[in-house]
Amino acid sequence: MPPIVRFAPSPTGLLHIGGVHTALFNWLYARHEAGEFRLRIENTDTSREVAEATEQIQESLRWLGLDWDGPTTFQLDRMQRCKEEARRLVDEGKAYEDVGAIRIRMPDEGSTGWDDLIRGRIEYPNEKLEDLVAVRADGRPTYNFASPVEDWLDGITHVIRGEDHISNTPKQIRILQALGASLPRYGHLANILGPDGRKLSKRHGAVSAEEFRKQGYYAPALLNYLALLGWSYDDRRELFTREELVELFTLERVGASPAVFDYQKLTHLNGVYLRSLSPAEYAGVLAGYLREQGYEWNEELVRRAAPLVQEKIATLGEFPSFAGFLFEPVEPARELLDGSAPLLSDAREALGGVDPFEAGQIEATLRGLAERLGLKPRQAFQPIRAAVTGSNVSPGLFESIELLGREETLARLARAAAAAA
RNA sequence: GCCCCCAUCGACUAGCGGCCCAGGUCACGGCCCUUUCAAGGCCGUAGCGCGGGUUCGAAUCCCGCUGGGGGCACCA
Repeated sequence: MPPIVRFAPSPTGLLHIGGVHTALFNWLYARHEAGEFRLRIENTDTSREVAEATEQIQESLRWLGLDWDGPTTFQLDRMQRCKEEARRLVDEGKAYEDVGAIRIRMPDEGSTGWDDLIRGRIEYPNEKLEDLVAVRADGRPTYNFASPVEDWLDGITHVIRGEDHISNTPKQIRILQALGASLPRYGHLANILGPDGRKLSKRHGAVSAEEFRKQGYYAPALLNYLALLGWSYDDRRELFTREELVELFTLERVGASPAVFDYQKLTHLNGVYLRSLSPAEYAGVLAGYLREQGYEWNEELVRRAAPLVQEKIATLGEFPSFAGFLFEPVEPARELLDGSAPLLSDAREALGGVDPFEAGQIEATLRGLAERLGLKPRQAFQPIRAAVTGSNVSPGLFESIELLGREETLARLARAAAAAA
């Protein structure tokens, strides 16, 4: 029987990367086993609900390609059913009323245990289990009651979630048993930590899927990186397409120890992905990203600039600062130009006669100029680079000049020569 | 305080008793290439938390300790 799993975030804000990780592992498991992956919004606590959150969560999942089966469901929609079930437990003597709330009786001897999908046997002493509130005095079911009831109603077969739910599991098992429901299997994933060993949070850097997207991370790379946090295929392979992940993923190879999120490794992997794209694909991805982030730059020029940066930037977000000089005026720092007024004037003059105005000719001309002036390539090109791109770090100089065009290049050289004088 | 979980290079991990004086990747250091920055190539530094067992043999199994994390709500 194919498994049915679910991802059940609460709509309290943007989708946290830890949530993405949990969603990914559920999704991979479902797809690998040809089962179903459901999305359920746990909005029982209306006071903490953020209006936009549900749509943002779904948008993030769509961006990452984590498609879910069936409609998105809402915990709140099942309040009535939850109350009826709680009522039933009272009638059966398995629960009782307490100051207006309904509490479920928990055993106080022995232990409750389960064979965790990724941790093996876990036993929890029953004396630590309190009679938990299933329905509040105001009539709303609690999370710990609604969640297992919904798992039951939805026929969830495998509950794969974060390790912070380990201590909830025995309670939920007891509830399900009281209800007469069959139990799902449980698997608890390790948390994702920040570099300081604490829970990954805002002060460590980007934490929501939306932020990673904004910074120019490529969804397939982010997914690949996240898969490597707690899962591995063997002792050397680290690059996997979505399809390969689906094919190779097994819970058997998921580890139980917490992992520190390494932004540098993610960035490196992102670069590997971006560089592996064909020039046309890359140009499309880059143009799409800039459009989405609100840049209104000439798309034709963006596409022509794409090959100049593909090898050089690891995230799409670096493009504006790295190649923005093609679209906006530059203001080179004085010290980058110091003492190079004659050189810049000579360069301007030499480039004025280049025809056709393309990289090969431009390079030959500037190298010839450097040689005439007795300058090493670096000595000659850095000031020119600064004058034209506004920085001492840029895409290839000759290609950049070609894209900028003769008129703008000469204007920038003239302006910089004046500033350097 | 009590309960639960976890423990291999700085980081992610491979290792499920001999193939390991521990392998891969990121980061870091050096060299090469080079118009900057990257990318790439080559080389290198670096690890089984500690103590007891079990075994002919332990990174691998067991126990304890230590350390880290999570949980103990009419929050999710």
